[in-house]
Amino acid sequence: MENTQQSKRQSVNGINLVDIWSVQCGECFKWRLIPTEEEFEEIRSKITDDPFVCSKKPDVSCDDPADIERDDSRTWAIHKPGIPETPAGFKRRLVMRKDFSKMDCYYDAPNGKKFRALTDVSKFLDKFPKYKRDISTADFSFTSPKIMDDTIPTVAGKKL
DNA sequence: GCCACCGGTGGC
DNA sequence: GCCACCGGTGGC
Repeated sequence: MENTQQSKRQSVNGINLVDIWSVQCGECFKWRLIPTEEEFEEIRSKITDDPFVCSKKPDVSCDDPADIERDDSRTWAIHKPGIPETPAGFKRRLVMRKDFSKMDCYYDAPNGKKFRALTDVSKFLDKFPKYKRDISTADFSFTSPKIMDDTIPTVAGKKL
C-alpha cells in the first residue's frame, strides 16, 4: 500500500482543485491531514527514507482517530513513492483532467520555462547550462498520482 | 502567436 | 494494459 497521497474535491462549478493533502501513517495506517502543499511535498519527497508516522504531527499519536477516511465523497489521487523533492525555485504542478481520468504533471522553471516531460528538462539544461550546477534530470519526475477509480465522481452511475 | 489542455501511441 | 511523452488545436 502506498502511504503518501493527495485527495481532491469533486468538481464544483467546474473548478478542480486539490483541497486536502493527507499522508498515511506507516504504523497504524490512519490518514493524517497535512496543512499545506509545501509540507506535503516535504514529507512526500522523503517518505522512503523517513516514513511518516502519526507522532510527527504535533500532539498526535496513533491512538487518535484518523483525520479523514477514504470514501467517495472526494476523489483520491495516490502519489507514487520515490518522486524527488522539487528543486528550489521550481514548481511542480499536478493538473486533473476534466474527466478525472488522470492527472498531468508539469514543472515551472524559475525563468518561466515550462516542462511537460523529462526531455524538456534535458533541452532546458542544454540551453541554460548554468542550471547544471544545481540540478539534473534526476531531480524531476513527471509520474503523476494514480486516480482511485472508485472515487471518480459519476453522473447517473456513469463516469464523466 | 501562444499555451493550456487533450487524445493518441510507442515502448515497456 | 499502462503510462511517459508528444503532436495538435481551440480559445484567447
